[in-house]
Amino acid sequence: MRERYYPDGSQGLYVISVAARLLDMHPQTLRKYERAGFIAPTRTIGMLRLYSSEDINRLRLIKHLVENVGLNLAGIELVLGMAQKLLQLQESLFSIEERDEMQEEVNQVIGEVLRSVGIL
Amino acid sequence: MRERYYPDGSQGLYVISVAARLLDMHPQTLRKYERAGFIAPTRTIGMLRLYSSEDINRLRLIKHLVENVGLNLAGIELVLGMAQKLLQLQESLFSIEERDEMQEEVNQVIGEVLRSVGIL
DNA sequence: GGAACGCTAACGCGGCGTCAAGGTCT
DNA sequence: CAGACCTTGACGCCGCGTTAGCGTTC
Repeated sequence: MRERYYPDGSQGLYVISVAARLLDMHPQTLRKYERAGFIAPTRTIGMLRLYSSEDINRLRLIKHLVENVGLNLAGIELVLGMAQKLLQLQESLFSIEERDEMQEEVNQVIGEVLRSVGIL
Repeated sequence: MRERYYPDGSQGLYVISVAARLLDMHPQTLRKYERAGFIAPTRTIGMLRLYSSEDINRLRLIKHLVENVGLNLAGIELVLGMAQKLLQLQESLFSIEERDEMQEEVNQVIGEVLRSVGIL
């Protein structure tokens, strides 16, 4: 079977059937995850979903969290949120000069994360 | 109805029926959570579970995560693990003098946490 | 010996992935 | 106009809280 070529020829943008095949997931599942707010693929003027490589990677992570870690959707949402905060923290550390300032920043973010799950 | 007094009269130790009433949870649920490894109440020589105040607090957190956050048991396990690491990190920061050392420590732990969920 | 504990197995509700139906875009 | 997309609703499996039954401890 020959490869399909899509009109615009753009790289790294997939319609839902292609994305689903790449990820070995059901198209309906991808739509559900969008409704849940986990991804937001761009749309064509005709409302066709276009998944970027970043969308694909994010979906691959979600799939892993569901299949291997065993999280439900609430867990996915929580993990994605915590991960974002921790990654931001990690980045911001490089631009901090003072030791005390750094400790303050770390405590701030960790406090946020722990409060977000009801600890502290 | 009068209060029951238990033989040893010790404070802050509750048998499962009392613990369940305090938490407004089903005794069987507490037993399930123990099997899941979330808590480990001490036992009497007759194998009766004795819940400490710490056990109660931990169970109260778990109840919150289930009822309000909507996590399943896999999510509980993950959150408890991440929280422990972050709390340890927060403590250890107070005993660190050097800025670079601190950054190293923070990155180390954050890296662990993120890898534990498949990110990084 | 009655009440509360222990354990294992079975029931039932709800979350979530999949299927179905009908309409629109390419 | 055939095929792939859209959306909404229904079905079915399974995780998990609860109930049930029976033996043991207090």
